[in-house]
Amino acid sequence: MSKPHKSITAQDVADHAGVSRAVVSRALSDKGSIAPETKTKVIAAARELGYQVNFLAQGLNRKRSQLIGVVVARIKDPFRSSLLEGLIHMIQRRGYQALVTEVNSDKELEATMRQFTQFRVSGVIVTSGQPPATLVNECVQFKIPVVGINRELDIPLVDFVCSDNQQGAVLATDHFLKWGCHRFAWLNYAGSTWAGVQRGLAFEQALESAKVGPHSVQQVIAEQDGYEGGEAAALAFDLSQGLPQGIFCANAQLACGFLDGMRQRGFDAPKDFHLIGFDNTPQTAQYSYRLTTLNQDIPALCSEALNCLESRNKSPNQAARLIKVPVSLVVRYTSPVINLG
Amino acid sequence: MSKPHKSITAQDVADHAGVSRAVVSRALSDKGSIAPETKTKVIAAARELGYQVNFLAQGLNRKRSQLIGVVVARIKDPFRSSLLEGLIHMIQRRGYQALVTEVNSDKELEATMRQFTQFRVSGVIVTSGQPPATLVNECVQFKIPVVGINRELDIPLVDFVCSDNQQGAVLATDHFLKWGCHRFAWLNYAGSTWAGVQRGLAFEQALESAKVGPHSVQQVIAEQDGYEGGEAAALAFDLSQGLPQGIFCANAQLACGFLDGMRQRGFDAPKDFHLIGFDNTPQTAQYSYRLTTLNQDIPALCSEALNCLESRNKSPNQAARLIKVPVSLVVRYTSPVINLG
DNA sequence: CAACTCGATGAACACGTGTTCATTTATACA
DNA sequence: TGTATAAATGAACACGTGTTCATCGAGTTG
Repeated sequence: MSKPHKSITAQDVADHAGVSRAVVSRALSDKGSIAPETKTKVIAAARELGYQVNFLAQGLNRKRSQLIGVVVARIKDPFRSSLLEGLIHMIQRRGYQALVTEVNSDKELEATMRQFTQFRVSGVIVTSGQPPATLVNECVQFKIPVVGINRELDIPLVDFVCSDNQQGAVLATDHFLKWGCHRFAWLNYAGSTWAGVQRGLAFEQALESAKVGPHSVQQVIAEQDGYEGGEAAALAFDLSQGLPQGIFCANAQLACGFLDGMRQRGFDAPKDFHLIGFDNTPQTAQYSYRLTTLNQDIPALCSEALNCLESRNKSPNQAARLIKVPVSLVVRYTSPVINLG
Repeated sequence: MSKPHKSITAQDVADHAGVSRAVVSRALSDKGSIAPETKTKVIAAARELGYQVNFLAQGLNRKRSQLIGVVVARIKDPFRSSLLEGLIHMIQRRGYQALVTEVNSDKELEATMRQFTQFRVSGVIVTSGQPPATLVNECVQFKIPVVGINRELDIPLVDFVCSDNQQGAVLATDHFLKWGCHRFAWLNYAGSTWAGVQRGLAFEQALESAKVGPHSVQQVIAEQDGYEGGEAAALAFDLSQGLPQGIFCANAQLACGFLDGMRQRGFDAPKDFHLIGFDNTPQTAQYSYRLTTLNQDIPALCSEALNCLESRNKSPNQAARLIKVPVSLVVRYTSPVINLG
């Protein structure tokens, strides 16, 4: 029991079934020709001995492991954890395993992606940071597909899957206008993600298309991301011009924080302003917020990302794809009803 | 450029440095004896060629990869995502890589742990579900250390790291009594985690030690976990006896939901009752909740878990350890101040 | 100067699998 | 019956690394 437990190999199965090791490999992989009865015999032997293939040896031989590298940052952020959950779920569902690394700087990202190549991963999914060109080239040379989520960059042979920020901005703008808003604000944080910046530009553009002049749009840049950033932005908000009626937030955390910050100053939505945030996180649905949000279709994002990886695995040199996933407006109260009693 | 890119091996470095491949291995691994000047020469050659070791081959040879398997469930839950973030951070910090799998049933857990052994992981961290005995034995035979977080079971050779639920219950009870509470409620959900059940028992015991009779404690079991479960429990709460003054929740999500549910019925904390929940998630700190919570020391939990793995790697047959990590009471308003203006 | 010790080095093996290639066996057809 | 064809099988190689063992040379001691 305390002996090193010689692990059983394909050779053991071969001996037990009275065939050669090559036959075992064929019986279990459905590759090559094999007699049906020997196949069942080998499978029975494998099951009896509890044989399981050594993934390291398999990967070494195939020059490819069944791992998929996932790059994330700030996992505890609600949207990112939902996305990560969806990715891991989809990765397992398709027969891979998720090698997850958290990075907080581009330097870490570089070291991380190097380790991915050392594990001969079948693909890399980047949800945070900008993949450095040198490492991407390394992956490309190893024929390792790379896909980015919620960002679009012009990198040869790298695909991107992205929620449709333009569509989201139009949906939000139309909703604001339906409510009769004519003054607006855009809330983001300094050093925002690529997606955040894009949403801001799309919002400007959507307002412009609706003949709303740029002087009617107030830009608010919080000092930091997340709930705390939004709250601080609300507390520091310049009210000398009054409150804009339509406020659009780059993400849900900022929106929740902004709302709570405004409540501390005696304002609330929708009584005093209207609020729409990106990312339909669970918290936005809760009674204390009931925020109108733009829902990102996480299952679709994950599914498309893996489609890209598998597609590029088959034909590595196809042109880079950019897949936009539609978003949908989830209309809620955009404000809680508090202290009913 | 589109050619398969022959990856560079230790043999290439050896040729380039004019030595044998064995010397390369010694130069890079600091194992065995080697002349200092040849070592620097080899390292220079390796750097020049951009050599990086193939982890699959290395793992195959060593019978051990530098992967650590992590079993989680429902990642998007705030506390679990925080824990996962801490684990991944610590795993990377100690030179390993995180192989993350999500499981929702014990059957999935079994398949998952089997895959871990196939990858020859250096350790397994289980944060969800009960490790099945057969698989644990398999890991033990492969000399793969297994550690569980936030559960304690009597499994030979398996270590556990757990927040001190007893201490937490005592802290909460003392706080309740200081406020003058004399009727209490315990909120959990049906099919709770091991930790949740344990917290309930500890709460009972702490009240008993404080001479509070069991008839003064109301057991509330929500039909499901999370915010929705807590909210539904509050909406269905039997008020014929009035509200208990001290309500203790198995986790933060339940507590937030319960609070919002009570608000919908016109009650609020701390005006009408006092509320303490386990898990100091970010949301509990927000203005709309400001919940008094028991903080789990996530960095300590993660650090201790990896200590267990490394320790058992050195001496695999040492007695199973049970490490309790202290919790701390974070006193907040246990109720928001709303609509100040 | 001879014998001995010790540090450095390279050849060879082991890890466990997938796949190619040659060989053997069974089948079909003239 | 003899031959051509196809299917089934096993031997051998490749994947890239760590480690053991024998060898070799230099330095030390008597």
